Amino acid sequence: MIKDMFIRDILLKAGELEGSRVKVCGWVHRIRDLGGVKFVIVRDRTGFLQTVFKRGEVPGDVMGLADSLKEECVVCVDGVLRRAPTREGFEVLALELNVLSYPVEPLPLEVHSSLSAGLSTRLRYRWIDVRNPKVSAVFMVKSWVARKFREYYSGQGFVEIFTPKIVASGTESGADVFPVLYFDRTAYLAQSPQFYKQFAVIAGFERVFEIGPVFRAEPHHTIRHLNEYHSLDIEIGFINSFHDVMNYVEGFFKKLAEDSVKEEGIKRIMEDFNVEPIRIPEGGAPRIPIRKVYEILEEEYGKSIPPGEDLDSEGERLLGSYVREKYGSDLVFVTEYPWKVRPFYTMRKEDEPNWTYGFDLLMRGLEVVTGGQREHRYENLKKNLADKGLRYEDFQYYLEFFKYGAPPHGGAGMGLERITMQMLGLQNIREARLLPRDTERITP
RNA sequence: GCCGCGGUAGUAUAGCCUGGACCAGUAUGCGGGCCUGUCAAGCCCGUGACCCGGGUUCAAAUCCCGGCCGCGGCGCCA
Repeated sequence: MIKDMFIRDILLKAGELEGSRVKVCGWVHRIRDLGGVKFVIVRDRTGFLQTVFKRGEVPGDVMGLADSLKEECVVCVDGVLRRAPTREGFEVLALELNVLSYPVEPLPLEVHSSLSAGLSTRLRYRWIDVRNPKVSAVFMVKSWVARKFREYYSGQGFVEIFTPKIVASGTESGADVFPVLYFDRTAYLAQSPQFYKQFAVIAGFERVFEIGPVFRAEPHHTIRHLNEYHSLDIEIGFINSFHDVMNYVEGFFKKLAEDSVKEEGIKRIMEDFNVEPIRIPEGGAPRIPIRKVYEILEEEYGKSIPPGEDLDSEGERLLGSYVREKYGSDLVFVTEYPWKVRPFYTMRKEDEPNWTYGFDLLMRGLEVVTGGQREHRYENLKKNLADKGLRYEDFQYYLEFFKYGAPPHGGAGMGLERITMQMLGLQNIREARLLPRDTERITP
């Protein structure tokens, strides 16, 4: 390896490394050239470290090479670590300089101020944009959320599964899908792992989770939709009711809330983004049947939503601020969704078939999770399908899963980018995606 | 898909409403110069732009039409 230490590791060990030789490898962030002395701030994923080139203290040819540096050169600076009145408290007095790469033309974005560029320009030059620590921090948090998800559910006896993203059936929940040419047939990109996680429960794994991409062919123009995003999916067998599913979802969010104030790195990023820790009340997030939500919106805000309809985004925002004030909660489960707006595999209430055991979880006024209890009884599934006007033949392979022993089960899908966005208060979901795919954008 | 707003140097913006003094201002970047402790380093010089096409007018960055692109609202959803 050319590089042996991240900048943060050098700084963490600075006490013992002081006075000895260290090697700083990374990108040239800033150059402050005072003539006889030149300050070159080197940046890597973990931080900044100032290197100093001083005429008289560094060999002449090294000084000459230092004169050729530009921002975003890739360098390794070898020198002596010493205390200095910099932000880090230390600097490296350079003795050797290795320039690994020069920009071949002026940069289209300045890393230190890339956030002031338009999002479209930033995404066009995303690999430069993300060098800005405030931008990469989003992906550190996203990576952390995914890791917590994996850790939490693994710890609860869930098995991680990996299901196909090229699928045969066109649609399952009404979302539009992308067709792909599959040899001489048309296949589709999966809009969710729904059928296959149920498959895995029925196949005897009982509790499963998956982190994988999903694809939605909706031509939306909003700050909260992507045509490709990552879904955190769980599916659980042997549940008593959809409250068991909500308990498992809530457990994960509690873990996020607790660990995000315990773990220094994430805590610092959230402070840097000027966002509050996630608030969940002692007794858990409120669970409010949607029919009650209609009443709340009507009484508190004079907003009427016809019973049996889904909440619109304004309704979600209003409910978000309502539960924040009333319950001190950033999360709220909206339960018992109307059958009309839920997919055919959702279990309906026994006594009220127009309502279901389906729920959504809103985080700070935005839907981040959808879940529910699934219909596991073969005959009921066939009936549900018919009630939705769907054709048995189109779902035959799926229905067969339920013929030979299927436990009561339920699950949920969580939007990784939406959770990241709501945790950090991002203005646009594209910021939570390294390379967003939207209606217009398929490069880089 | 429907609707609204926008497009000025590499980047970010001023100017547009009320056409002329704008061969387009500012910051940053870039090129050159000075400077041995900067930390948004500073100072001096230079460089570089009105999305495309058509129209109105003596005169268009500015007004009108079309196209392309960008941003957002709604719907749908995570």
